[in-house]
Amino acid sequence: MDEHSASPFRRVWHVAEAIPEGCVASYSQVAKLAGLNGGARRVGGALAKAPDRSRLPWHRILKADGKIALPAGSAGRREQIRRLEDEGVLIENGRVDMKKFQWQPDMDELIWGPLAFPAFGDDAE
DNA sequence: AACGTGACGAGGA
DNA sequence: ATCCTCGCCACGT
Repeated sequence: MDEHSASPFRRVWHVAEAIPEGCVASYSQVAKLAGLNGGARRVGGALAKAPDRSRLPWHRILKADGKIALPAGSAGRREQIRRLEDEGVLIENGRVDMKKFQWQPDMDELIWGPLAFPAFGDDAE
């Protein structure tokens, strides 16, 4: 049904899909939009368990300070950096300037966007 | 049931 | 800027 009845994981995936290309969001930001207040730590787990990670823009989600959460040297981290650079997000020393790249949905998007009416922007329930 | 853990975050030293 | 401590909360032991 709608995202309120959907599982927390589904809601997280849905929010992730709403992050525009070339933009990033913080774990806490995604958690809040997904209705998981104080659940920033849950977001990572949800992304990792996504059925199709190749199609989910999990790479656009970073720590609040702009740092990449995945551990240095890990394959996932390299993949994330590659994906971000591919869409024009600048990364210096594993850090992204949130001032410039953080996604900030406007009112219209919050009220009328896919987050508000998932059935319109996604495979309708 | 207590305890440790983690793709987090804010605040203080 | 870096490190540490706590708060957070779902999960697995």
